[in-house]
Amino acid sequence: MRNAPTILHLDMDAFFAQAEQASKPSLRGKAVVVGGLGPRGVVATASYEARVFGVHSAMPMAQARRLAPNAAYLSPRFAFYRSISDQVMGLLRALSPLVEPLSLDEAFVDLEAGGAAWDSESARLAGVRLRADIRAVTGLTGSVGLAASKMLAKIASEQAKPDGLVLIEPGTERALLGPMSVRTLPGVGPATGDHLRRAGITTVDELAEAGEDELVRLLGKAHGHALYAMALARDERPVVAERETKSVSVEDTYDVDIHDRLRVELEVQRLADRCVRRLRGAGLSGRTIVLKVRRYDFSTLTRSETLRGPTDDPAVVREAAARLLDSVDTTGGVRLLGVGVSGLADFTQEDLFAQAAEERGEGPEEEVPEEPPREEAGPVEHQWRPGHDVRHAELGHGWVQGSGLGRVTVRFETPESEVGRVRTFRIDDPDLQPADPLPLVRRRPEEGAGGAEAQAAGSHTRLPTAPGNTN
DNA sequence: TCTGGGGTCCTCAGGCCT
DNA sequence: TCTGAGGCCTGAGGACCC
Repeated sequence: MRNAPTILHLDMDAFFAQAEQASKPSLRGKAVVVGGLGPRGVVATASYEARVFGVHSAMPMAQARRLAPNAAYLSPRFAFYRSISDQVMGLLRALSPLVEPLSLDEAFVDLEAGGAAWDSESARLAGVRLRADIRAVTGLTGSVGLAASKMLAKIASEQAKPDGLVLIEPGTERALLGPMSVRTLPGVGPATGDHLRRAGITTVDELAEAGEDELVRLLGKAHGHALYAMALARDERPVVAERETKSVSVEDTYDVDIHDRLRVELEVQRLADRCVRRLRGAGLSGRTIVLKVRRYDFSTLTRSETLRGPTDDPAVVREAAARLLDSVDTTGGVRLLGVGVSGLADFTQEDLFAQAAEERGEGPEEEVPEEPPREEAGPVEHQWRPGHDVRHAELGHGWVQGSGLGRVTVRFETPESEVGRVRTFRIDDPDLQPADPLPLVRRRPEEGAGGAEAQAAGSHTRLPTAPGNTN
């Protein structure tokens, strides 16, 4: 482990909820819950105001509604969050070429590799500046952890939340970690935590005292060795900028269990097509096709089949998925179906066949069908998802507060306006149209014209933008 | 109360090959 | 020809993370 706290972990505070509050003045200081709004949705992010009621991420939405009935419930706007994330990642990449994004709202940065810091003082300064830059560019707050390893930097940012900075001085790690719960360590979830508790181990100190052999006996080789090292605050994992994708998958949970076998088969075909679209979008192909089925009782099973070569042909993936489905009993009903592809390559067996076929004058391989609308000529309400932006011909920019019974309720406000007024319209009102999100921070005059779209698209950073974040 | 979606990594068992 | 060990691959399931 290095001996200066030059690994930085950034974690945006309650990211989705904070982004919604920044874009909707009427929600600032209020309980906001972002997640799936269907009968089987779960919470993606709860604002700190909502957490006071006991709402937290991964909680079933129905339970959240009981705990915080007056909170605002919004469906996520991933494109909007991604545009903000691109701006933040751009700021990180200006500090160092070694940036490892973990998700839209989290990343590690190796400050030493970028020459941005070499000791505690310079690291702290870099962290303070970064937080200020994030606020200036996005209007949002993030918490920063600084330490000599990834594990400790992440623990530090957790302690810094919300809107803070914590630096762990080298030499103080073991004393800090010792009394903490084993659940603090990465890789210790509910199951491992329980397992350890039954063995009388609840703190990091007890983990270290148990010894490596005992941990390997309890948890297996890989996990045992890794956990023992972490208990001693040893973590040599480097910050890795480029990660290869190992698998691509899509899955759907249905509002109501599907019992009809024919419908199950159709859904699997649809998912196979969607999966192939994603696969092709990433320029990949794969050898192993995986079918996932979650049954009415939440039991989950997977079936997989490895082909002789990698494919991105929708017909091949559909057929393999259909074969796998043949071996699964779905009579009790299924709540979730998924199709995935692993064993990835950046070329396909069919490439070679297609090349040969082309030389023989045969046709190209099958195109992936476009995704058909989920509901045939679905009701117009589906356009008006809570939280999403709209524009009214006369009243301007607003967002959907709710819809139903042929009506949609809109609050007219923008990130920089006062709290706006609420109006209700018929769902088919021609003056009302879906709109793109507005930027959270207005461009400064010296940056020229462009404004909203440019910033929403992620180009509004004072520092060089990362490649590929301009749309 | 009733549990999303997209991933990664690990373990274990069985088959095949040397 | 039989047997055992070890390596590798495949398939299934589980834990974990955000």
